[in-house]
Amino acid sequence: MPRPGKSSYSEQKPPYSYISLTAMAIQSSEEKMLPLSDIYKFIMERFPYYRENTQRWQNSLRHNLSFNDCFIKIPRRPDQPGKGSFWALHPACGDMFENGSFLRRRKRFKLPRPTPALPPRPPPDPRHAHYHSYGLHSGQPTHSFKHPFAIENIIGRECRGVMPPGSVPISSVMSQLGYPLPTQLWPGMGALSSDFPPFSLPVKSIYHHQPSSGQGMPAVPMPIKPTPTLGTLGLQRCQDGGQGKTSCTLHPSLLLP
DNA sequence: AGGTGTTTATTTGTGG
DNA sequence: CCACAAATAAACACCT
Repeated sequence: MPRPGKSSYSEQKPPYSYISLTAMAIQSSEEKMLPLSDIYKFIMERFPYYRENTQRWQNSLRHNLSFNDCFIKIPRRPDQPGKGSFWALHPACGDMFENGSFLRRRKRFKLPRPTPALPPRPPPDPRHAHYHSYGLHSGQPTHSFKHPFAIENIIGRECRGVMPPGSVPISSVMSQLGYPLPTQLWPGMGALSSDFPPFSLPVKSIYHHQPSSGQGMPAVPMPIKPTPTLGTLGLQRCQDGGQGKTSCTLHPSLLLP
């Protein structure tokens, strides 16, 4: 029984910040990661104070998970069904509370700044005057050419093919890459209809172009690895019908509704 | 609708 | 007193 005028032990707020409570929960787990609901559970089991006003402190805790770089989200694998992601501690945050105070950290853990934005590049010229190929890492122009589709021998190599299910014509990829769709006949093609005939693009050509987000198109994530993969460009590999060439199509996840 | 996650804004607390 | 960390509130998006 709590004495009058004095709160009982269980009513007292534990001297731990939400960050330290969360870190304790995560570190107590076998896999060093927990879903949100288990973090709640850990705290409520151990600290009776947090069995009340759950709406309030759980909102604060979620704020902390998102706001603090020391917490990272780990997606569930298909064999780990359940709600939400797993939360873990960023490996680089070390012992956040080495000063012994779980109430206040010495310094906020901040992730290094993301790579600086690449220098702006000129928009593609709708009159097909000059087009540039941009280095993936330098962001600097590497080649220039006259025709918007005259990229690394694309013209003459493109082929008509049967589009695999869920894929889109390379014309979509081209607009994704920041190139305008042709408004006139171009070599090797027949008359253009409003329904642009599907064709494909050699993989190698895609690698040499910096993607951009066009009007109404989702931004293509910039590749961060030295060797970009199709996936990082939002592309997927496909075979051209009958041609046997390896080509790409825009990944279905990037399709507009 | 409810759980999860992100973000912004404001207030409160702590340490130097 | 000041800077900064933490707590709180709240709006909102997304997903199941």
